[in-house]
Amino acid sequence: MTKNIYVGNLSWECTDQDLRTLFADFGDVSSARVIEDRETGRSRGFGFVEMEAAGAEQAIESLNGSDYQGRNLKVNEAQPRQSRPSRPRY
DNA sequence: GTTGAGCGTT
Repeated sequence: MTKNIYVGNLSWECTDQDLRTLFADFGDVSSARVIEDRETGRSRGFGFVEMEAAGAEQAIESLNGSDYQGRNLKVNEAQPRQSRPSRPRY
């Protein structure tokens, strides 16, 4: 069983590998990705991590509100992306 | 700087 985790307020220098390493300390990480603007190629300052549920809960409790790379992390269970319009194409 | 993106297919 895995849980999808939202990680916000990241440093723009933060990478998917940084996230993976951070969360891997609490359990087995299935996937980790830092979201960046696909049109500009610059960071959006947040990311997602998918990992086992037990580790995810511990990671959320431990990492939420903690300091990382000079920023105060926001960690929560992620919302389904279908709930929000993401790609308007004109 | 706050809830993705992939897409002749999950």
